[in-house]
Amino acid sequence: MTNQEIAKLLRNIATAYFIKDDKKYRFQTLAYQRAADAIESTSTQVKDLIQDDELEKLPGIGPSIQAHLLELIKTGTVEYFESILKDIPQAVFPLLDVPGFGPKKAYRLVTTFSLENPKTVIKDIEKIAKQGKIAPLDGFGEKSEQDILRGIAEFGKGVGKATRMALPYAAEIAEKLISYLKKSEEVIEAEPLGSLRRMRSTVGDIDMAVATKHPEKVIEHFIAYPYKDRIIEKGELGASLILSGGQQVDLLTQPPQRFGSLLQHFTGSKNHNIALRELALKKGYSLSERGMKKESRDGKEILEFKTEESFYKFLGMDWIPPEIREDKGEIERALKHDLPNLVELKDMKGDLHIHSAYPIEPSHDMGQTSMEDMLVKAKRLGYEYLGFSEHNPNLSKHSKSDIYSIMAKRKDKIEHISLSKKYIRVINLLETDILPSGELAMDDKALEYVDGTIVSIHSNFGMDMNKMTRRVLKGLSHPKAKILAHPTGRLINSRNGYELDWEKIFEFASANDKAIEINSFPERLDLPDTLIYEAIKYGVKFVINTDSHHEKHMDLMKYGVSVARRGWAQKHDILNTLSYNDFITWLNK
DNA sequence: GCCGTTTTCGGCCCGACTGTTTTCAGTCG
Repeated sequence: MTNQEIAKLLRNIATAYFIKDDKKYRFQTLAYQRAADAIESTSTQVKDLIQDDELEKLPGIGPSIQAHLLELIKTGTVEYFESILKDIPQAVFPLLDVPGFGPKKAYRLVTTFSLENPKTVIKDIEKIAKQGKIAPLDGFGEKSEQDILRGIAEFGKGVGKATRMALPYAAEIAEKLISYLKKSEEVIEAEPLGSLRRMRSTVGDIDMAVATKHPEKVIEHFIAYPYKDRIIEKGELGASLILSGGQQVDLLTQPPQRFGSLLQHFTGSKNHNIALRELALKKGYSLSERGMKKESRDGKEILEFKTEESFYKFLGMDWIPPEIREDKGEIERALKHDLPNLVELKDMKGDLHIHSAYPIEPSHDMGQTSMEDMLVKAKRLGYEYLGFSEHNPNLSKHSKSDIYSIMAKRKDKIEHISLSKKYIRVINLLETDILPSGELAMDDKALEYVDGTIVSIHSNFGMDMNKMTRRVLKGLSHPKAKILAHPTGRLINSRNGYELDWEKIFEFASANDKAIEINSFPERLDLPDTLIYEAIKYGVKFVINTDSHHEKHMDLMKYGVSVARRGWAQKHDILNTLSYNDFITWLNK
């Protein structure tokens, strides 16, 4: 059973408690949700955690849930869970993914209409609503029946909570929206919030914070946004839209003197905020997006925070970068004034994964921009060096001697260009396939024409974990293989990637001076942040690359940096923050 | 059900918004 599946089961238990009696079981509900969060966000499998006696150390897993999980891994089921779930029809759970449905509404409708099939329940509800059978029920009405139909329609189109978009697309949408918002004179400040501000790899809703003295005018301006599909809600302090592309955008406002609290509150993460509120409560303060309330005899006074810095300072801590606000120890470190100094975009001195348009007759897709133009762009980005790493020549279409000659010509070209472009250093790399056998697609003689090679998997993704791990380790053990590119092989929203034994990969990389890539491409963002966080414990070094196939892709570096920051990476963890000479020294190790 | 430099018992995060309601329940973030 995967962690994902276990987390889902725990969430179902929370839902079941909530349906049974949300007041009586309020804290059980909360506890099971927290346990689900904990399981979901750990990169080690529960089975392994049990083996190493580490399960109980996860925050939110206590003696009771630990015993249940033990039983689950051992026998495949948990008697206690079964007894709780037996009163809740299975058809309730798929509905929870539909916008507007929570546990209560789902349970009410499923039981009222005796729906039993989880596979058809959404369609069944849609049919019932269309027949007008929901509006007459107590607590429902015409409006809520229409809402249900719309929620189901949107779910079908992948709108709302069902899908999350890759970070760079969300950032683009937010940028446009911010420049629109700033056209209003009433907007004093506008910033993205939520997972977008924390730079998570995927973003659900796009949340926006605005500081203003006249929220009603800002909200009017916001809901007049020309690229909207419709308005979901509109209140005194905020509003929500669905854009024509299906993305949801939420606007939240506060007066400027409270902007710090607003930013902090809606940047989250939820767990970070819960931990902060518990901390504040001990000091006698209650937190909200408006500020802090102190309980006193004279009633309640609100403390206001114009900036996030002053907010965190008031609680006795340093300002925490949004990327690491996940309650993974950042609060304790901030209290001790001991936060890591995260890597920044300006630290980057080069990009090593560049596919130019050089006609190498590659095994995979070719770049679209000439080497010369890529170098001009690199200069503009302030880089000291650029590494060309086209895909290796296609094996099936060329003889060995063809390949040697292609590689020799390319080497001449790079040397020539290197001499003529004095403003930047050029590194001759290659992206070489690791074949299913673990052999590299290029033989030793072909690799003599490059200074080093990036290696990566582009075929046979379905291998089991042990075979795939052996394959990668064998490929990486070639002396010229220095960087493992897009290590999980995932493509966000389309492919899950293959499984690797990360402990073995990290140990090997750390011991043998091999770097792991953090790929900045929107659908990749790979290695993912949670694995970076683990890898750093092994002393693994990284390179942050863009995998550019066009000059414009080179701007994506900031997203790779944000992934690294979310994994708590500092400048010294990232090899392409090194000067050219130091980087070459590492490359030749 | 979890958790503890104020506690091994007694707490546990907070508010906005909507719809169907005459004071609240449900959903969301």
